[in-house]
Amino acid sequence: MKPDTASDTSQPAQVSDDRLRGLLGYRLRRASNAVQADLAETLKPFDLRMITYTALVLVVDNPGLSQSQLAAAMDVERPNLVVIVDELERRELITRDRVPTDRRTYALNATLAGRRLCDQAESAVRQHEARIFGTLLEEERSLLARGLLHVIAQRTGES
Amino acid sequence: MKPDTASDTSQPAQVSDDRLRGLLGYRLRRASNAVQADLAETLKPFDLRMITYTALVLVVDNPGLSQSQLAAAMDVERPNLVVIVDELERRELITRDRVPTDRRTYALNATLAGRRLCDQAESAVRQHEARIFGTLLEEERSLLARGLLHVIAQRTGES
DNA sequence: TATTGTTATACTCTATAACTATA
DNA sequence: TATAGTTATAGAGTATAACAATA
Repeated sequence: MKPDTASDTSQPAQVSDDRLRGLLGYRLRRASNAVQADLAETLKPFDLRMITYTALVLVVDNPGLSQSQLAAAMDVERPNLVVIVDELERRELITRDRVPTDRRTYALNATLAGRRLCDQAESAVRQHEARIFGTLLEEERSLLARGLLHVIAQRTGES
Repeated sequence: MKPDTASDTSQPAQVSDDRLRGLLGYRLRRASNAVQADLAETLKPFDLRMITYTALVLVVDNPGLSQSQLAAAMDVERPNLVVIVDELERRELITRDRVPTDRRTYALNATLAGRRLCDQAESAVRQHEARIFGTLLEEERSLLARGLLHVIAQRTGES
């Protein structure tokens, strides 16, 4: 199909994305991608991905929680959580313990190695956050945090 | 492997994610996910995904740009852009025009239908942005925008 | 019947190597 | 030789259906 105006076959010297830049959602996504990329690098030395780090933190902070509870907290489908828990268990960072009162569920608990790795990773993550957000003034940071919370609240029950 | 403390086999009544909530990056990701989910719903009636909408906007605003330029602007690998351009071309929203001076490259141009769809979608996207960010005060919104820009700048050349 | 964990599967998004045709 | 577009492919991440064991 021919375009409905004269075809422009000369390439622009500079591509303009002004219209997209005007969207706060676009800026939000770019900022989120930037932070996630930096976080991924931060966690790499610990052989953790963002999703395995999140799972490990939640198990450390909530000893005995079930896979269903963990999946709900992470907003991940149960089948997808299985491989994550498999990996953490294989690395002996957490254990799957049978619950005597309900033999369907596993109680997840962090091992000493798991808690240690979690501590080390958290220290690196704090440095990562300081690197990215530390150059903002305290007030700017808290306004950013409030603004983000507001956005999350607009869409209830979103991950 | 046995955990290194007494195993807790009682499930917590409430799962705490306080430690993750304390991270600005975590909040940023949740906010971004929430906005993207809402944007996806917003674009669905136009049969556009976020990535096809982005491509369409850039072609409309930069007539004649090449696929390489578009890929660079979107921070998408060239091979992955092919299917996006294929789809927009098949739907006769854009055209691939041969460039006489360099027969390797295609100049991308929006059709009238493409520009019309882009206009309609933009109107819906503006409403979506108003729905999510409109309840913030003007000053809060601009502080959020500045904070996000700052974050993006910390990681140069990030999508 | 309903729930927990699991398997299998599929679909999207993304990343890389290698090809073709042009320059 | 280098570049634009393409093909094939592989890896994440995510979603659904269906099953076994248990309640």
